Amino acid sequence: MARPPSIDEADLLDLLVSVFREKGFDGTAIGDLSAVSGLQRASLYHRFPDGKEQMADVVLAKVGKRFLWILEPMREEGDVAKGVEETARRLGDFYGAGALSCVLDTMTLAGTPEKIREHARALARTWIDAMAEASRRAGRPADEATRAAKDAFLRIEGALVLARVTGDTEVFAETVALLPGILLPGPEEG
Amino acid sequence: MARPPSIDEADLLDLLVSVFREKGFDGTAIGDLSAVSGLQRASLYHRFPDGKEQMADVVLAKVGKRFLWILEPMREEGDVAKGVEETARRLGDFYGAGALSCVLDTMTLAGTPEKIREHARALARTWIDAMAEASRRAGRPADEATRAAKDAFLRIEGALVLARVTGDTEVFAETVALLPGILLPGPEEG
DNA sequence: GTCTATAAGCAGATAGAC
DNA sequence: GTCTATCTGCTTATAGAC
Repeated sequence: MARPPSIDEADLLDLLVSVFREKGFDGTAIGDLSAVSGLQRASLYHRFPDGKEQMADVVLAKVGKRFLWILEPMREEGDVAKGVEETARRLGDFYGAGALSCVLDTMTLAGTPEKIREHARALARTWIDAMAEASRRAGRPADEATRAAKDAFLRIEGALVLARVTGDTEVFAETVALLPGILLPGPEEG
Repeated sequence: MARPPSIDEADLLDLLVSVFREKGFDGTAIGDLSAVSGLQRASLYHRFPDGKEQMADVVLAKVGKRFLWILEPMREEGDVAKGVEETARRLGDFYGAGALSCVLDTMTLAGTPEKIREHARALARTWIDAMAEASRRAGRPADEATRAAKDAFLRIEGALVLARVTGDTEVFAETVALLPGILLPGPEEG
């Protein structure tokens, strides 16, 4: 008498992401995930037998896939500048124009299981590496490109903290718009 | 038969700060505070009858006092540039050269009581306002000064996230060293 | 002011019916 | 695959001895 799934796997993951990203690993209770998804706690354990840690892990995997799509223009577009612009647009959207938090911030607090923190770390490296690679493709020397990529990451994360703390999301919008300026070489260097 | 306090109030607060800043409100258990301080949980409740929320509140108050001292050179020093440099040094120290987290980040996650979040918000405003005021004193137009102050805040918070996620604390050191460059006008504008 | 002991509730996780 | 019911341990918080 197996019932049909009451919610699609992909939709469920989006909902789990929305909780974990705002509350972090420790702050997220299975009851929160139950409430947001409409599934009873036991149903969540049926889908994720290894419990909360697995739920957090699949959430990070889902975020990783989303990032693959976000970074794709910056990586594949023949015109690097255009690719960076499109990636910046997708980033702004992913972070709800500054209203949402970043799992890389909230899921790396002390108390989070090491496996989850390591997963988050890997995502951050992928993101930063992609930005550095785009910067090099655009003509920046390797060391400058690496610096620029870390600077871009730092500014986006910082703008999200500023938005969460003060409510000011404008700076985030400006920061995302500034991404090409951070990663690409100036007119005289290109 | 009142025993003498087994730990000084100020020392105790420093220890409570060290836990809350890394684990956030939700992630911090009274047991963690008990372990770090050597006091039993009941003893903590004796000192803070209103419980965990009061503990978090006095922690933020303590951080606020520390910030008053950190910001003092930037506010009082006749030579603004020298003042900003000294404040930057103190900031670097407060954040353990990038190894420590910021309560303004970790204590504003969803799930934190609104009163605590509001307290954190007030601290952030004080800090940003002080930087904007120093920037104006140094000769920047008001709107530029405000922008620069938000930019400085954003970069420091972002550098701390970068350090926590990737383990790279170098960028934080560079960011703090860059503070005068962010807040003060260039040589040609001064 | 500190402690031991304990209450009351919530968390993560499991068993088994349908 | 979902549900109700339950177990176990941890969390916040309190009572009362010293």
